[in-house]
Amino acid sequence: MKIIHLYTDGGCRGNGKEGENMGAIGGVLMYPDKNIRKEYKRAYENTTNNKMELLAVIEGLKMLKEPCEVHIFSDSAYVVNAYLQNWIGGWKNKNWTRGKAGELKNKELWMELDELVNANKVTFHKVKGHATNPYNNQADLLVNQAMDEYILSK
Amino acid sequence: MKIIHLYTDGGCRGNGKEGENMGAIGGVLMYPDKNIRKEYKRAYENTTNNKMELLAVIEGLKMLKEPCEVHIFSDSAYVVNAYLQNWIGGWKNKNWTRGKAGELKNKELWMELDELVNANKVTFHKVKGHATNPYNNQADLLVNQAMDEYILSK
RNA sequence: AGACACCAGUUAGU
DNA sequence: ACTAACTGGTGTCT
Repeated sequence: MKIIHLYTDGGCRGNGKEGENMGAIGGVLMYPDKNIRKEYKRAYENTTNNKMELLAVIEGLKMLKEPCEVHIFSDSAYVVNAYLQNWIGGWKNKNWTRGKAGELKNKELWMELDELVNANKVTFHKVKGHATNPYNNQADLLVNQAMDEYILSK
Repeated sequence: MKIIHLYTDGGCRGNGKEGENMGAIGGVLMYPDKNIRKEYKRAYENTTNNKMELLAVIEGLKMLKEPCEVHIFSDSAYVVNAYLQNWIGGWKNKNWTRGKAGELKNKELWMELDELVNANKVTFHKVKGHATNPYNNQADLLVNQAMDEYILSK
């Protein structure tokens, strides 16, 4: 099983401003054994910070062509704690709901992520926001590049 | 009979934390016919959220100098349903008790409120928690002001 | 079991 | 200062 390191980030300018915002995802895929490194980025309209953090992981995992052992590095507690604190298990037990607490936001994205996680051997790692880690830093750069390019293309 | 609109709110930081909490009430009294508006706020120690919601109404009604037709707007089901669903009638029939269900909490406050309600012509209105209504919003602000000021005065 | 509040905390995004 | 999202709890009633 190939070992993969995946560094992701998401951002959203104007988060919470309905209809007047834009976001982007960025990621760095590393094959630490070999000397290969792939990057990706994409911009979105009418989104949120958390959607972007989620999608950044989803799109990274979708790039894999076979089941891998993946180590994911994200600064989003929203994404990471879903697995480290097993929020996802609770939601599944309640049929993708938060039960009494109400609906689960971004349900479709969570379901898509969970399929990808189950198709691989995934370990999540929480990193600090403006990390010292150069790859998370690179993911952050990709996010801002994508947003800047998106603005220019309009 | 004068017509009054009364918007109330109550809050309690650390609700449920015995001995380590503080609360406050806030209210806006409107005389919709004239152009008069009175506000009040007060902080308390060692209280609960529901005591504050109750006291907010009590203190508002106590400001009236003559019997009035009062419309009360509160987000507290605890307070509003006591009248809209006539819980209060049941408690009075059981001598200010919940009968088999046990004691009635905040009994003294309920008795005080009921006297004030009977001394006026009161209609209760339930509003949503983080309402769009500017007067309920103002009541909420007064609550937080009172708590902030109380902290500073210590 | 339901309802409405009141909080406490965490991490991001602006 | 705001919003996005999640976890945990008490205060009270029916």
